[in-house]
Amino acid sequence: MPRGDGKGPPWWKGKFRGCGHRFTIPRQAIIETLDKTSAHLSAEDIYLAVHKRYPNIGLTTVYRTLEVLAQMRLIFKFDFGDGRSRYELAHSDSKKEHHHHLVCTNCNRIIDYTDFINKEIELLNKTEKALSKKFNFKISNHLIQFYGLCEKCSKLTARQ
Amino acid sequence: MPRGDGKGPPWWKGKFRGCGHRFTIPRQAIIETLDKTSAHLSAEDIYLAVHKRYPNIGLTTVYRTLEVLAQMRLIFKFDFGDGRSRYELAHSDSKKEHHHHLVCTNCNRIIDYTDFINKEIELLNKTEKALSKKFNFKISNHLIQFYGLCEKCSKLTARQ
DNA sequence: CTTGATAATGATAATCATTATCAATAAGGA
DNA sequence: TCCTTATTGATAATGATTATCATTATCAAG
Ligand SMILES: [Mn+2]
Ligand SMILES: [Mn+2]
Ligand SMILES: [Zn+2]
Ligand SMILES: [Zn+2]
Repeated sequence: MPRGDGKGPPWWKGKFRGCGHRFTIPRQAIIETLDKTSAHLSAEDIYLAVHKRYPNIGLTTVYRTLEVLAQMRLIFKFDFGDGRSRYELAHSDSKKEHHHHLVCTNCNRIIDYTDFINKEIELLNKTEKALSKKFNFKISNHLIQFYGLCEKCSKLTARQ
Repeated sequence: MPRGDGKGPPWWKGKFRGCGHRFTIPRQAIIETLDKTSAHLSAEDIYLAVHKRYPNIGLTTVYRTLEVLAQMRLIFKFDFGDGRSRYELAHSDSKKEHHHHLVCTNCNRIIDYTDFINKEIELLNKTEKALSKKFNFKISNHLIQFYGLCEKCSKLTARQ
């Protein structure tokens, strides 16, 4: 499993070519940005990050690339309720594991959690199988989020 | 439990007053619209429905009322990925039960399901409790959605 | 290593859902 | 009934995302 070992093409180049897409500087830069962080970046966040090294890459290209990446299933697109979409590498063979999210409805902090993921996944698989059969629905993905107040915000709220 | 039995104020009037809000025709009309359907209406859908009986109620009022209703937890607000928010009565004491959603990523059909809800809820409760403790996070709500292709769309896709 | 077809880009304008303004109206306690 | 003020609605503004279109760059073929 080839990873960024300093030389040679990055592992995702093959992915691109395999899907009939060209591999370009902007796409490379955008994936690298997502790969370097564990945050949940918006299109503009990515644009600004990429802009530091490549000031001529446009926001439009960021949006278009994100769409391609999502359709290739290399990234996930989330709506956490703050009015803009946020993106996260689906990581394939990187260090990140599949996880779900806690979303603070006050400050919009996002917490990744992997605890209990195994039991969740187990139940999800059963549920997916049964739902697929019952509704003739081909499930390809799921979304689980918990909403509430993060530690900081619940303290603030209590203080009022 | 007072319901729409033809006379007397509807059950939600008290809810409104109890939260310090006035009870108005637009708010009444908007809740009634949501109560009459099992669909997942957008703000504009609601505006158009309400507009038939009350042509002078504006879209702005619909948005504002939906915000109040959501904050009162009388409705849920969803993002199914079609670029507009969709709303659903939280049902309190009506016929609808708590349910989760299947979302067709091709035609945007939404399927409510209640199957396995019990096992899901059971696991969710455990998970919520453990996550609350671990992250000091006050969980007040959860979101579960499965994405994929509905029966019709998977047939169409296969045919291509 | 060129070349050429065309996928990809980027500057710009357009879209469209949602919000902000603000004067006019109406709910409901006194 | 009266008065305070929450609510409304017409309108403009906002802001994220998408469409256009001329220009550029990728990469398969020669
Ligand atoms: Mn995450
Ligand atoms: Mn539903
Ligand atoms: Zn918070
Ligand atoms: Zn479908």
